Amino acid sequence: MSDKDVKKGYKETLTLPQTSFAMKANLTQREPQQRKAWEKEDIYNRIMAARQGAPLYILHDGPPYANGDIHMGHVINKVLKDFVVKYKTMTGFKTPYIPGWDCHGLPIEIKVMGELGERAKQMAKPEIRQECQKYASKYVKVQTKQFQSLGVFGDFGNPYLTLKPQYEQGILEIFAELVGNGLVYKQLKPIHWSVGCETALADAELEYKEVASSSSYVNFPMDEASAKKVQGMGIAPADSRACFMIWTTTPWTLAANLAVALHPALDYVGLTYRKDGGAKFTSIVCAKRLEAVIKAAGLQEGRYSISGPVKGSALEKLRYIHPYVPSNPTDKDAYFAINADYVTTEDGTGIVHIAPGHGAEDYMAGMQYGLAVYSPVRDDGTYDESVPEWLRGKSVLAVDKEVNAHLKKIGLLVHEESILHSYPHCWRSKTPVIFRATEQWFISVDKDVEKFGSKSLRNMALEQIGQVAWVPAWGQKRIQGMLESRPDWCISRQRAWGLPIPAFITGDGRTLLTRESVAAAAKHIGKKGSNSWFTDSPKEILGENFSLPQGFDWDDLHKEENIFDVWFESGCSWHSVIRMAGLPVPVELYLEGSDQHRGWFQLSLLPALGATGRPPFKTVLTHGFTVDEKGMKQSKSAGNYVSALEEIEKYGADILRLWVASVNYQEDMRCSDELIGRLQETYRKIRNTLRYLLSNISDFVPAEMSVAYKDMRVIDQWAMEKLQELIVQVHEAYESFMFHRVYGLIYNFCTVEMSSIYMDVMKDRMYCDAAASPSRRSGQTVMHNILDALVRMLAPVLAHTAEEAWAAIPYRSQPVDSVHLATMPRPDASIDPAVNQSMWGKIMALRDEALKALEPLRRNQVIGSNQEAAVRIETDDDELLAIINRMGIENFAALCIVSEVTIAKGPALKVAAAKSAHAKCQRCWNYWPSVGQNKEFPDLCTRCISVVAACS
RNA sequence: GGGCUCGUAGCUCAGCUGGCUAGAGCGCACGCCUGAUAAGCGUGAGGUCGGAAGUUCAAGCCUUCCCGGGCCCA
Repeated sequence: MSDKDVKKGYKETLTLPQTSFAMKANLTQREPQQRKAWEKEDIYNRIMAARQGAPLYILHDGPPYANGDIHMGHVINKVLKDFVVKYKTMTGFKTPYIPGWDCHGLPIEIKVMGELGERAKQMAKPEIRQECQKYASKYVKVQTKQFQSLGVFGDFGNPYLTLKPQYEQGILEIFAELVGNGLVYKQLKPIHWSVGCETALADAELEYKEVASSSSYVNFPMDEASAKKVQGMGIAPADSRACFMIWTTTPWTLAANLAVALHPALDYVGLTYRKDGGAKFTSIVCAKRLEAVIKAAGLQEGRYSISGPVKGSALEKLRYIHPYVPSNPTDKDAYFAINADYVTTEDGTGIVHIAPGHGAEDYMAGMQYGLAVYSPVRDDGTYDESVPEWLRGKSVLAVDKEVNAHLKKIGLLVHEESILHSYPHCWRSKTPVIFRATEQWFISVDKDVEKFGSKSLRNMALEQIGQVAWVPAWGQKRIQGMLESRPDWCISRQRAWGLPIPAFITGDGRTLLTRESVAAAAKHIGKKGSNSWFTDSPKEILGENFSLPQGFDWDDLHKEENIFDVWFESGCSWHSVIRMAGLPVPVELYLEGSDQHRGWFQLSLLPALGATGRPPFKTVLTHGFTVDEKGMKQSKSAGNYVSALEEIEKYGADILRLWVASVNYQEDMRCSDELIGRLQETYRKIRNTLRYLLSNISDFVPAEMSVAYKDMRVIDQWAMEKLQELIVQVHEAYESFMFHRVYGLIYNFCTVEMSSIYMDVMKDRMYCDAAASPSRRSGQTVMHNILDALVRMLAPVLAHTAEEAWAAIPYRSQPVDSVHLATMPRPDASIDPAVNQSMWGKIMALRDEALKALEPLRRNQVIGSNQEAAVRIETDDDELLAIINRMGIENFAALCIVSEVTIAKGPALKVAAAKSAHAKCQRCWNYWPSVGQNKEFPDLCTRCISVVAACS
């Protein structure tokens, strides 16, 4: 027998690892098969059935917009939700997850209109809506596939769609409550208007862009009587023309000017000068803006004089002549000075031009002084017939230059320049938005609701957000600020693709909108869908038996054309999806990106409070956004965009899931192909850990062969203790939604406790001890326990891999064939990791010292493997000495994987290593004194002799 | 410009209510093993805790200001 044959022969006597669990993951191949299997067995409904009667935990899905492929934001959101759902399922809850989509709205309508092109002009609303529905349905299908490709479990066969009649019915049911509680009103009011899309826009539909605007200083000459008065006050010389000087960045709104506003408590002065050497003017401006105005007007030192001051309150009601509108176009008083507290001295002249039809504050001030809400602008952004002829029909967005030129011509333009500032734009058409008064429907946030203790929605919201758990906690501050400052909610849109506001209008302009009428319409639309609003008669919609209120007549009812803001639709999902399914509201959890504090969270909160008096959620969890590897915002144009679909295809879902788990989602998440790619290495480490544990228990039958903790080898006890710690910590991390802790804990456990320590140390025992020996069974008990627990703790994150590993475990702790039906491991109460913690701390520190001492030997090629070394330790630490002796010096040697260790008392800690003086056992490769003592097996140690002898 | 928020080694994260020479894993460098092998093990080098000032016996942790991100708004 040659030496080689001998080696080979002994190898046959070892119990080497065995498993079918492949080292190579091949996720992109394997995962789709796994998902097919899940689909075939209908895993979602199996889980639901298995949890029948269990306590509910409802994570209510926020609907993504049914438009386009999914991106990394979707991935983060859906995967985080799936972590929660899978984890809660595994703690015994029944966790229905009904995915939803936001299907109505402008983005789809614009896209469809673009695709239809000219044809759209000949189409009726229901036909266009049909096309929109096709478009939305297509993307619901596309995104369903894409979400499922992430391994997300949910009722994807029955998602909620905001275009479904039943869902629409729910929206109207809530609307009926709000109407009944007196919160809904219609009013002529300035709102953000998209000229490009010809509709009102919500705040959430605006984008701010940097643009150049005209910055104009304009004199508004006073009428004769008022000029006399200011002369009398001593702020304007008698020989000058007295004016209010206003400043504006939107000269086009001057046509709708009805007043000028001054701050009542600020000082105003008269600035007297000759304009271009011509007529003498006195412009009234705020004293605090004087310097800036002089600079803007280009007045030389000594070429002007100043008189005054007087308080703004003294100038109230003084009248002026509009620069170019010859007579007041409204039926109310106009063209006089008013007082307003919101006038600031940050820019301008301290006198604000007021156009109640074109500004929110202007509107408020105008109401106070009885001004008309005058908005001479049509839907398409052109002036109507009421303005001077030279402006009629012109687009207000293109007219600023002309207005300035006209003002210059008539000598009232003091100065004009271009300034850069950010200005709201329509998110769809990208055109600048104008502020324009139109009739719109609103939900009042300040009106008291009798039914709920006479509190307004705003007050209820501010009060009740304190009862909600915000994760992270600052979410409460954030939404609070938004609630404090938000205006009434404009819920009407002038478009086709959405749910109609079910109001009826009579020929003489009266509105029929009551709790009962909306409820009746809700029933009809719930049956026939919102298209029926366009095709059916009022009688059909409200029903034969609907009794019209006094003064209304079936023949004189016309249907409202406006549709709902899509935010109102999605804001009712807690009712349309949860309550209508008979599930309890408030739900446990809403989980979305932090931008939804303004969006879905707030706009779900308000309808819920208005209808039920309670928030729709108990906990609100938010996540941040993905940024590039430098922390900058991602965009396709910047070239730092990461395609979610490409990443999934390239690495597989579990890598993406692991990436989501690895980052702290409460902050911005750096994301790039490289960063995601690195998770592959992490994944391999975890996978190989599972594989190694699996491979060592292939011959282990837990029920028959398990060793009790108290009878285990000390190192096995250490591993069991570490497992208990892990279980406790992972549990805490999951419970607080800290998935990156879960990741860190498990990964570190795999890397340090398992791979680098336990599994390495255990090779000798697992391979070389007799297969059925108590020592090997002790180790197998540990490995089985750890594997079984680890796989379950990993399942919410590595959904596919954990399932694969679960299937590979020969005897599982729980009789379920899917790990997602199992429950999370609980710590073993009979094992207290704290007892031995300090002991193990000392032992591991000493191990580090021993391993360090080996390095010089290795460097000098005295030894290769640890087993070739013998270590001598001296220590002055009696406790350490006692600990090592108690655990057994041979166990400590095994822990270091060296062949021999001696320890003795000395003056200080000293660790020395040398090549072992003994011969190498050809079977276990240890250098032990017993090698060579047996004549029959001169190349083996006694342990190996006994194993080999028993085998043959 | 305002509100909220973030900034600890190349990367991802720990650092509790302020208290020893700031930690871990990965990556990197240099070795080892070849009976987990497109695996495994060891050792080592990496941080003025975004910057500055302040409070304190003591600050990554508290205060102020500044710089740079992000979300939301104007």
